[in-house]
Amino acid sequence: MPRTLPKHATAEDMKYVQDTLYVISGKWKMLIILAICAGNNRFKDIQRAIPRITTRMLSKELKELEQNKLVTRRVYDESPVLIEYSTTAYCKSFGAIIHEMIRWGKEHRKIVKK
Amino acid sequence: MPRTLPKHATAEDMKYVQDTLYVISGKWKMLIILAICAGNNRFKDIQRAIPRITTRMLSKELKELEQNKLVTRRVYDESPVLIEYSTTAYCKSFGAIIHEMIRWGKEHRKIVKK
DNA sequence: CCGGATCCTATCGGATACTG
DNA sequence: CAGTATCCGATAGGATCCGG
Repeated sequence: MPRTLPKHATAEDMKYVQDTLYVISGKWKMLIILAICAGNNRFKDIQRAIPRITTRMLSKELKELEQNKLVTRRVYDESPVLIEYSTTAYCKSFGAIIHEMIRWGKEHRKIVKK
Repeated sequence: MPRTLPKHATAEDMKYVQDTLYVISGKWKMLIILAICAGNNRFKDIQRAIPRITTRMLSKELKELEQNKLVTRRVYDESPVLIEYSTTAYCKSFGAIIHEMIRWGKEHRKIVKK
């Protein structure tokens, strides 16, 4: 399973890596995606699911995720107005990366402790 | 290939994701790993391989990568002194993530352009 | 409930100069 | 060659308060 590192990464490849990094980096984006996936679709629910995130950050990050087409925001015109966030089909393409990050983070704990 | 997102990520999982993110984030770390993999083992070589990185940044990031056991620094006591950086076996466990990031970054270009 | 607006601080990272 | 040291601007992100 541990594939080897790419030995001949091109300059293009490096750009792609940076792009990806840019989209997922920051303290919260990945956690927000995970929280929505877990069934938290309302603003308050997401916030409750992620310890210590502030409304400012959640609001900001949700907007960026929307711009990157990873999250959809739907407004249902009831009263009081109901807003629902969901991950896009495209967002599922993150699956492999997230699973890898969980696996790797777990491993890393053991390694660095030594 | 596009695995689905994890539906039941635990709080533990979230911690692991944050840890991984912490290790790889920043503008340069991944590029430095790729550069070393491509056969650039000396400080100057790595710097040449990565456009616009400053000595300050390269120095700082290499130290962190060493602390995280992703890179090894060897000193050969010739004169002038020769220093060689290499990726650890452990670093290869990044393979899957990096490949995924390249793939995903490439895809993302197309999506966002639309 | 769903955020926006302000203010503040810490860290990130660039530029430049200098050292063994 | 392989870095260190300093200075500085930009940005990330926290705290708090406010409004529809």
